[in-house]
Amino acid sequence: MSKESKPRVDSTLSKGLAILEKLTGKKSGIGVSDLSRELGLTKSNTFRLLQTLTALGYVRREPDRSYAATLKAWQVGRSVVENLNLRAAASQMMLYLSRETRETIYLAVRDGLNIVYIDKIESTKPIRSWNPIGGAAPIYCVGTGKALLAEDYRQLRDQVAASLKPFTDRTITDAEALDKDMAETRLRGYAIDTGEFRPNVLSFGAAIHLPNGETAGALGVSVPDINLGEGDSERIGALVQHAASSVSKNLGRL
Amino acid sequence: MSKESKPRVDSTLSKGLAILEKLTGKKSGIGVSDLSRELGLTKSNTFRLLQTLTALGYVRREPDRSYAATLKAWQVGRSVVENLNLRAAASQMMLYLSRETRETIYLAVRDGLNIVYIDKIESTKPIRSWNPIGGAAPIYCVGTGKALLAEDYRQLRDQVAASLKPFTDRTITDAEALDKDMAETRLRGYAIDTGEFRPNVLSFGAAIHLPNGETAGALGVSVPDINLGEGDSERIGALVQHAASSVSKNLGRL
DNA sequence: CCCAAACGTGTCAATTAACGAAATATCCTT
DNA sequence: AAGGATATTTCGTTAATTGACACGTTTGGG
Repeated sequence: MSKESKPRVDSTLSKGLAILEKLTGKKSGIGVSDLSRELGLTKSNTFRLLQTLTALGYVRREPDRSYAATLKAWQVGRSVVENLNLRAAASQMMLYLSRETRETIYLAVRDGLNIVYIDKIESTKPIRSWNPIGGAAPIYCVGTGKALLAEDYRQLRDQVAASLKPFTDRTITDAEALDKDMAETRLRGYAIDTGEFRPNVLSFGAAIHLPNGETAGALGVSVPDINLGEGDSERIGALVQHAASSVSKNLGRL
Repeated sequence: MSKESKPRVDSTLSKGLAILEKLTGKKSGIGVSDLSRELGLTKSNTFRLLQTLTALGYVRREPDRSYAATLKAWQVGRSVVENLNLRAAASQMMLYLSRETRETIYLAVRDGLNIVYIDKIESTKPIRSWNPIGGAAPIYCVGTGKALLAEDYRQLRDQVAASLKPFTDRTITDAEALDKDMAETRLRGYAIDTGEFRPNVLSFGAAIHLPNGETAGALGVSVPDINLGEGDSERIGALVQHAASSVSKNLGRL
């Protein structure tokens, strides 16, 4: 491995964060000596850095005068995800999907038993599906929604099952049918909506994950059945699945 | 305010964390110049700290060559909550409750539709309630559980309503009755179990919150009805409520 | 009960590592 | 292509960080 112009690293900051990481990974407090040993630092140094971290609110002394991480790191970290611009992380793959399919691409997140579109790229084809950004759809009858639903099906099943209403003659209104569809979705890796929300508008969806497995949102492609040729369904499904997984990986590298 | 022997603060670490906080609070990336201006630091200084944070994985360059926080801060922060020793945070107040009531004190967290006891202090009275640490109970019929249920009732109602089974002749088995009880619990600030899980064993519970409002767990007091005198119910309820809120504040100061 | 070992905390001079100014390179706009 | 702004590098200076050591306190064993 060749180091390409070694990035200068401030040792103080580096050590301080190392301490913080060590502490956040501990279940209980730890003493200065142990900590310095674990990190290969001098006691003085460790002590000083702990003082700083304490003053900044990241660390506190336990009653037994050991040191432990506070919730501040958690609060700071939380805002990353809150501000996480899924749109930014997904935009590249949405463009890719758009170029590959020429159909309408959606980025959606879950909001209770609905999904909300937070971004989209219009189809370039004359006949196209349409839903506004900010618009909502029931989670159980569109591609993105079904992908998200499959992720938390245990949690959501009963609530959703109680809310099944028909939008088209293909809408799933039977809990058992939904169970089956969700099981299939899981196996398949992406969700299919066979015109269950808007007549003759099919859609495909796949979930995007945070590195810890939490579901962040879903990508979807909406396409009028008239645009669908032989084998297009599988092709688009695979594309969506790949795109979503790529965005997930992208989030992981963030 | 008199500074009592000012705690020495490593400026490098301090500045580095300040940058990280600024970055995590931003929705999109930011340039070196803007950042240095916002923090009142030199461009050089800001740049070098960003280099360090990047090398450590906390920051990355966006395609538009601005700097943005990665998910690492989030991951580090998450482990704080994961390792958060609720027991440690609550132990003081559990002792307090024990001294005040002389009954059995429980610390519980939610696990699906059950609660699990993660700590307890035995009653000192001859007649006492008993549940093992690690033991579980349905969320809808014990004090701690009902307190936790009331917190997320929107989310959980349907699932719980579908799972109502009687344990005693006082167990709530009717969804409407549960709705009413939850509404009352919310108003009251603490939950009451009138012997709904074990005959003649009453319990009281109140939820513990993280600073952002998330529910972390619940404190509870279990007491045989025979030990309960006039007005004891209200007294214990108020005690539990106060103790739980005190633990929450404690978590906030962590 | 006492002693010894281990720990947290303070001191301080040496020196390293961080610093700021200014120079340079790169990008973006028009 | 030029101008303005931004990112990055360089470098001598210096102040901030460092580690050895010392001090007081806690802890656990005999």
